Amino acid sequence: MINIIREKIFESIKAQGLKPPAKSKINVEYPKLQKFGDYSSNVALSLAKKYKKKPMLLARKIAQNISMDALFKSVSAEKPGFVNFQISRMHLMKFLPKIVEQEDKFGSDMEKGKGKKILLEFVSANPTGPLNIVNARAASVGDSLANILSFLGYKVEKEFLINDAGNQVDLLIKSIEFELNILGHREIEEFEGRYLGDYVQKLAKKFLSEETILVFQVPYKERLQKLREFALNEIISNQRFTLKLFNVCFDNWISEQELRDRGCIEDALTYLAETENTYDKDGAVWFCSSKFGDEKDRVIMKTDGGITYLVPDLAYHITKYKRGYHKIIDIFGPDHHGYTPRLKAGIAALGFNPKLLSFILLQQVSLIYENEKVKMSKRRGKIITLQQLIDEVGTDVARFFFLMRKLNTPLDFDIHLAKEKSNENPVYYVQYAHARICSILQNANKKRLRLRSFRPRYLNRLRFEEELDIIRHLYKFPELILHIGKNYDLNLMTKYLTDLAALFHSYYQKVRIISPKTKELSLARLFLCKTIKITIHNGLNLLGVSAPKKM
RNA sequence: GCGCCAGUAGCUCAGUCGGAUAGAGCAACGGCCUUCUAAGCCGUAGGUCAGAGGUUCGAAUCCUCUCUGGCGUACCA
Repeated sequence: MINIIREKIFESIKAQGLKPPAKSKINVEYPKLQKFGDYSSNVALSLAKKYKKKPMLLARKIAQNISMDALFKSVSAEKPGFVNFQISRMHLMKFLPKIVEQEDKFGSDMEKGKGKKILLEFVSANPTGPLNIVNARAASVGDSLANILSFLGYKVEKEFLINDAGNQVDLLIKSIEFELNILGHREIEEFEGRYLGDYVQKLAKKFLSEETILVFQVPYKERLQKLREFALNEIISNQRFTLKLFNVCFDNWISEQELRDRGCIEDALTYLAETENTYDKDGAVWFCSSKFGDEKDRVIMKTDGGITYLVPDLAYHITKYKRGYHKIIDIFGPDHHGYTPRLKAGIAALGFNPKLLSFILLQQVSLIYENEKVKMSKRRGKIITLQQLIDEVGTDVARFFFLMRKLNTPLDFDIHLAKEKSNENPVYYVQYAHARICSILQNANKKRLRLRSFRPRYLNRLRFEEELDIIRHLYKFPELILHIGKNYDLNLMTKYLTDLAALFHSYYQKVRIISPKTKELSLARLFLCKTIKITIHNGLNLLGVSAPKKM
């Protein structure tokens, strides 16, 4: 609708012999107050100066030219110079049957992203322990965004990079070896950076029990290798399992080790050197990322001959580019905020288009435990895991909760509050609306009131303002999805659903849906309920939250 | 020091591209179940949008400065 209105305004300005602005520059928005209509535009205000006309007069002219259109009940000019549009009742009523026709597809627009491939990388946690709360936020955001983009016709691939090579994993393996030695009553020295979580001990125990007695008889190096395979396998499958419980499935799991084995690292280093973007200094090799917008140059090969993380990550991103996506999105946690410029610099230096790559930067999640913020550290073993979160509040609540806030604001997650208040939770509020409708529909069925016998003309019986308000809200759903697909404002979906549920609950309280004496009215209301149900279902579904039929 | 993100009701937060009278939920207070699910509804109260300037028809939103908080600022990943 927004585009239609833009079009109409465009034509209207043209009809006045004025040169209209680009259609995309015509601002159409939802007014805050009902009395200003369903849509509103400020073109007259913003263009008044350019045309040397009074805003109000201009607004009136624009409105006049459009006002005869059957789409609108009214098009009017208001106070300072807004043009306000009210959608006609007829148009709204014609819209409802489309929702039922489209059912699961309502809200989607497969043309939007047709033929375009998007790669979405998220979570990509180190395989050094269970997934934590920040990973959970990333999982929630990434998966829901993927759903919405797919709903818009993009071909989306969800990807998880396993950082199974490098320092942190080495430390983890040594930490398990440490526990192993304790279990075997052997002497072992403490070392810097040892992982302390419970799971380290558990892994050691499990390793012992599964590998039987041979563990200490094989040479150190071989044992470490076996341990490595074992531990990575355990941890990664555990992460996968938990993600599945969280309703998140990845299309691709990429192993960093594999990338290294394939020689991608060397390739990346060679490319960088060939393009003359590296130099030696202080015994290390540097990448002059500052030439590409980074604030300073970065070391890529350390004095000890090892590479820094940028290199494998760059190598990995090269493979992304080579796979030919139209858009590459990385979702990063708060610890990577300073990292993105150098990655982009690397991409640019290698001759790829950095504009294809965009970042979603999540802010921190702090856990509130008994009114105190818990600082998490994976190595010290102080973490709240995703698994625990699922156990305590459930997947639905957790996923919805993470999406209720803007992505770039820090999130305080009070675990007790989320648990205690689960009855008052917005998730339940929305789900309850869905369940209620299911129940009503069932009830109607029992009373032999079949939607089959519904006819569109019955909708004329809907005479309450509440009913129109609901339809207006439903009308916005497809536009909302387009908006989120563009701006990634996932929190707007939770807001939308909460608002829709509120409209319904209030309506339900006021009106009896099924009344045996008025069959046509009842059917019209049932039909309306069904469209609400479909919309809530689709919305929740996109967020990875279930829409229960009973509660 | 520099960079990023934030500061809106007692608490947690919305507020879409700068729009018209600032919005929810929780907590508080007062009502509503013989009727399709009370996990619900209706009402009351609660605000110097951190502060000061600026930009303009119009600012919570944009710019500058100040204050407060978080994070980043590695030859970690």
